[in-house]
Amino acid sequence: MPAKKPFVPTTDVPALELEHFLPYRLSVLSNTVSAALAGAYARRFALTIPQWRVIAVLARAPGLSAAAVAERTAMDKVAVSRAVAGLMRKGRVRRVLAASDRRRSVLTLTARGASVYRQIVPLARAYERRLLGELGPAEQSLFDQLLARLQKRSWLLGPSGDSRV
Amino acid sequence: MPAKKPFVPTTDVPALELEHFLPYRLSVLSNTVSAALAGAYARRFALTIPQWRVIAVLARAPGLSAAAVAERTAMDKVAVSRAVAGLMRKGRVRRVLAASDRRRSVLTLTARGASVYRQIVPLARAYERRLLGELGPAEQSLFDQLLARLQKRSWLLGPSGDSRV
DNA sequence: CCGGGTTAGTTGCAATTGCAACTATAATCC
DNA sequence: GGATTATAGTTGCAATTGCAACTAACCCGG
Repeated sequence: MPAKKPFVPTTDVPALELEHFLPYRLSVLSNTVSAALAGAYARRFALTIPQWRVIAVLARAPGLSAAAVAERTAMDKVAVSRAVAGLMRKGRVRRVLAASDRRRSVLTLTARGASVYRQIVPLARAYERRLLGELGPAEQSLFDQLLARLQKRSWLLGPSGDSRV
Repeated sequence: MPAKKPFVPTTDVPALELEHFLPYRLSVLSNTVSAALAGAYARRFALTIPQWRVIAVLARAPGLSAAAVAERTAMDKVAVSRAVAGLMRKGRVRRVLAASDRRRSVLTLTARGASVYRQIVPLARAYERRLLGELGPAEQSLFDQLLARLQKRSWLLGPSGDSRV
């Protein structure tokens, strides 16, 4: 949306417009996308986003521990714990304790969990395809690459304010 | 070794790897960035993200109603209501009722609110600069443009099924 | 094997959020 | 004008989340 006849300088600091501020834009896009996607599977399968992530990871890498799932999904261990608890209640994930270390869970999808995965993947892919349909193939791979670099950088900048670079 | 049949990706559903799934990546990046940024100002100014957004918008466009703020920040009206309440409590935002329509608020920053804005903007910009420092100038503007197009598209795709907008 | 330190995972509690119901004001239609 | 409908914003409640404390199991030096 075009601003009005702006520059009502409440300040001598160069104005910061939210619409052009990257963190804000990432947040808006991510929320829009997540909401749309969740709408596609939450109702149908009674799945939360954390639960879907756990399923997606376990489908590809059966036998992970909860901590390993947390690492791969960028979720906090509490979130994983609760997602797994919910999935077990519904018979979508099975947990056994590792023989060599009885603190550690060994998580796998049940047949029902795998079935949910198989049903959702096409929906997820279709959404992604429609979204990326906005961009041409070259643009897609470029965007992909730029995103990866920003991700890496954001990780280096770290959660604790400034320092590091 | 479990004698069970290991779940092998199976039935012709092409595997979906979270690491390459756009919605997931957007979410991770957005969360990392927001957390880093919040760390930079939340502690120093006791400001939540919604509150910061309200301030940022009002600095540029004083006199907006709560609904207008909600629209510009992509926040829900309840979030705006609570952010404004918190900001008023701290004397950072002032509200009067519109003469022509006494349901509508007219929101402006107080001197203290404007001061907070002036202090945060450089921090926010610095973070953004360091993040985007990962990319060259041409890449930055390209990324900017691609992001805008994806945002537009995600908006069009909307939350599937029932909802607003 | 005993104690200090570490890691895996769960639970309790407080803060955040989202939704729906509610109040108050304004606009519209007959 | 009076009833009906719509809009701005707030509040209550329930569900989600995040943090920290906790339990349980392992590890290592003596």
